[in-house]
Amino acid sequence: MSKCEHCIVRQFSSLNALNKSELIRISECKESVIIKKGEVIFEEGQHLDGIYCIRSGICKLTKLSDNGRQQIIKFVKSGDLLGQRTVISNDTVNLSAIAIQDMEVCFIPKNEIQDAFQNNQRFSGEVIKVLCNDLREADNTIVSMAQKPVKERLAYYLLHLLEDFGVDEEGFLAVQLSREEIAGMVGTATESLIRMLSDYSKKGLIETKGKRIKILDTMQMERLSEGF
Amino acid sequence: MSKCEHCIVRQFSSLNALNKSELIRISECKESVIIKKGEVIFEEGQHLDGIYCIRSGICKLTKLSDNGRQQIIKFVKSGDLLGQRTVISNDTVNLSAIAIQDMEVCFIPKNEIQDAFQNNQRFSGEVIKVLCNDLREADNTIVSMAQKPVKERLAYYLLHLLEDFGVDEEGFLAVQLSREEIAGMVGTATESLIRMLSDYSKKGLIETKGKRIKILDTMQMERLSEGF
DNA sequence: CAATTAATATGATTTTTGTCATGATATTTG
DNA sequence: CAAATATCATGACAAAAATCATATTAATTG
Repeated sequence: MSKCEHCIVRQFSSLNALNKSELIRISECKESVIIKKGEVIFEEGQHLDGIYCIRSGICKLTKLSDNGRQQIIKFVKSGDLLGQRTVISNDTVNLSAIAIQDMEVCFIPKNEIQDAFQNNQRFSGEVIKVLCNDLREADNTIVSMAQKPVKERLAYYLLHLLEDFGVDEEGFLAVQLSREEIAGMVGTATESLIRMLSDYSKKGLIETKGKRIKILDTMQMERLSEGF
Repeated sequence: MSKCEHCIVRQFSSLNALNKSELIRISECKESVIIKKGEVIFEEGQHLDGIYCIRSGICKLTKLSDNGRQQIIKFVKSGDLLGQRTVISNDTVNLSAIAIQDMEVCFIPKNEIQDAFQNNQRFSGEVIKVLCNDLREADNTIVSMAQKPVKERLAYYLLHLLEDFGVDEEGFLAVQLSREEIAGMVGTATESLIRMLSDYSKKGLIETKGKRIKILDTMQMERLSEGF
């Protein structure tokens, strides 16, 4: 089993703030897990007895709304920790985590994380920074959802995907989502979403190839996302 | 000047986790301020060199959207701290804070809070708990905004006001907002909001008297807020 | 207290978005 | 590989919500 001390991914997460002995401890009790695309890591309402450190792959954090649609709140990718809020506030999980690509994750037991959080100021500081960031982002998302029309939100979130995940060799977004998932991210009906993608295509703003999407005119998309 | 050690409001905030000597320190450098209804405490983008402890009154946390409307993200009331995220993550302010009632607040300089946050685990724990709570709430709000129709959101947020602020002697919500503010909370146009309030009135769910709103049928409102 | 301004209310209309129906492509699976 | 299933796409329509216009009422101020 690979060791946390030598894990490259660790460098990008809050775990980088841990010292050698803490890392070794965690390394010894952590559990590497492979998660296939589409598999559920945890579900809202559940108890969590640890957090996940993402080595590779991407998952979506979703929440089911009353109308039965799955809203995507956030994506979590390699270098991120998953389940921090739940473990720190000793609460049940508020969001479901579902892999949208095959993933390699390490499960770290709750008490290890809580110990480190209590005893290592640098670590807790890093975790708090991430939480604060999430909170700021969430507040911004609320405004988008409440005030922007769907068309603007679509542009906004496509640009976000571009920024977060980049593009592949051919220039398509490096993350592939179904139309339904994009709709769940933007907060609209799947049919409406499809129509808008077609519309963007016709206007030459994007190009689609199956599930893959290429943003052709970033400038114009930015203007669109701000309501012009 | 009143002392933090004897402040009743403190008991309800994270500051309760401070020990006597810390409280005395803060008491000596804090600054009591009176803020009139409508006055701005701080604005998005600004730097904050401290946090506010709310002794009395209520303020709204808002963010301006591209279309020029003010979205209300959250209310802050007596016993709450204001500006925690900003000071802890050493960031600029993301939301504006505007009094919706006359307020008494105490300003506590940044370095005092940061010191306490560094040195007192109980205090930092409390603050983190609040942040985690805010984050969970924000995620729930995102789903509401993205997925619920305006009518449901209105019911949902009226019930929230009821829960957070209670009612006056006559049974009206103890917090008075303009129609425009309610619209900004629900995330809709003022005219639409007014129409829906009229509609609820006609159906006997609420009663309005100027700005004051009384919820007559809580059960029905709850059902409404869940889409029935 | 009258005059001005701001807030509330309602109607008419347009735009946006959702829903239902149906067909075309993909993808999966026996 | 063919049948079954899921996903994507588009049209037609309905519902929701925004916008514009215009009263009406309430609040502010000279």
